[in-house]
Amino acid sequence: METARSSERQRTAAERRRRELLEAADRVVLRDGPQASMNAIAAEAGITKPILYRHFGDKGGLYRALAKRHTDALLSALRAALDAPAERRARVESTLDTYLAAIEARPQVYRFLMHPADGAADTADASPTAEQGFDVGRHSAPLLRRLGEELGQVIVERVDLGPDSEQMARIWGHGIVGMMHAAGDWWLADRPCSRERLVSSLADLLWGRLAEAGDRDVKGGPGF
Amino acid sequence: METARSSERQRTAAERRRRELLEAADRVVLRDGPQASMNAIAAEAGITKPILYRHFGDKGGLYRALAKRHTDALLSALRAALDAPAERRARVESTLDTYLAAIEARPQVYRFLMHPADGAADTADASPTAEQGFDVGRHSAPLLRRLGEELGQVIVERVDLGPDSEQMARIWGHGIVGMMHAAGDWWLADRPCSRERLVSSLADLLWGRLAEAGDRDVKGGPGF
DNA sequence: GACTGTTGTTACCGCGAGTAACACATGGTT
DNA sequence: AACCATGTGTTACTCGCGGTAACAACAGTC
Repeated sequence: METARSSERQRTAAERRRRELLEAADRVVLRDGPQASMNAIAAEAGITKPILYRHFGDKGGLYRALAKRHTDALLSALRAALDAPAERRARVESTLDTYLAAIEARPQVYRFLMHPADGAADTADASPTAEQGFDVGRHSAPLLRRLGEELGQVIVERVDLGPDSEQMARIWGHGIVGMMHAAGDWWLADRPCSRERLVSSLADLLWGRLAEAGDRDVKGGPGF
Repeated sequence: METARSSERQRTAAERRRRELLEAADRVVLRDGPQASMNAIAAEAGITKPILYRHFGDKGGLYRALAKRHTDALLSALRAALDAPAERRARVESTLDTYLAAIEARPQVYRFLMHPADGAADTADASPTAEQGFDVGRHSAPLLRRLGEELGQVIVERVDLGPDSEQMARIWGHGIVGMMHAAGDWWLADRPCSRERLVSSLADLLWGRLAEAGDRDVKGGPGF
């Protein structure tokens, strides 16, 4: 074998192929939602199933690869907003807005990333005769986790919490990401308000307005 | 038909049957995770598939019924903590703790409720020839949504926000629930800290400590 | 005893994930 | 030239699962 040249050519060719396949898969997922079948994806790419499986192993592999692309893109956009040289509140609002704008612009992609099929099987994996029947592989967790860890990092780097700040920053990172995600998910379903309003309300929440607000008169009077 | 007596007897019998089936399904889901098959559930209940389908229509129906039971139980526990006659911070902490204790105590149930298979297909439903191939039906969304709405209600009832408080309360409800959920999910994976610490950190976050904390010295000096 | 409805069964369909086995090209080795 | 190694592509299958049709058995009613 002549090794170098040709094998390299082939490798890059394979990578290009892989990208093409991913783009085809992207189109199908965008059209059919997360339950897009391997047959459909293969058809869209103009080839047949086994090729997909040679490239990605199984459906989970394809979906992971697909998710990684979008996740990376989203993450870099968020990082930019988060690392901007501005007041903290402005940074927070701009990050929230970036996220919401992203999911608003491409809800199909969002749904694919966040609400895919699951197939967890934590400890149940160890069951006999059950090593091959399972498929997809979590994506929603990875994305949310990555976001949470990332945000935790930023917090621990830029915000001065007391002792044990590392741990608290991670907690907050995941908590804030979850807040953003859940509120975004709810908001996306039937936009009950403008994006600006949602952003500023969430920022208000993070800014402690829940603690500051007074009690409302409850029927039963002040004795309650 | 003799109507009254016997039909009523049959209805209650059917209901008892239904409960038995749900309990069997519960056991299987607890053992096999969310991807438990209808065959397995039927076997566990000591009967065969068609009976399951007669009772629940399809897999989504069964899972919905199953989810409803757990959801209702969790919700009532949370409501109790949330409606207790205590300071707001204490109520918030106790609610968070209730939730976390619940998911800690029965992680399998939690995983079933929160990370089930999905099969969304929003607008794609309208595709031809695709009215029968789809199955499960979202659960995670319903639970989170219910929690969020519920919390929003409580906030609007008990906290005095400014004008337009209704909308902000709903936003906050969903946001806080999402925070709790994401932090809990992350925490559950590999308990990085005690439950108390998690609870108090999240409460701190809601109490505006993020806004109060000072900037940390960033390399590049104060000019940044 | 014939009629009706419920409870249960077996045996099947359709579909999607994943695989085995075979066919064709290409380019280096002898 | 013939040879074979490797990557690309196909067809045609297995297997498991959701879901259903068709039939069997057994109440209680008229």
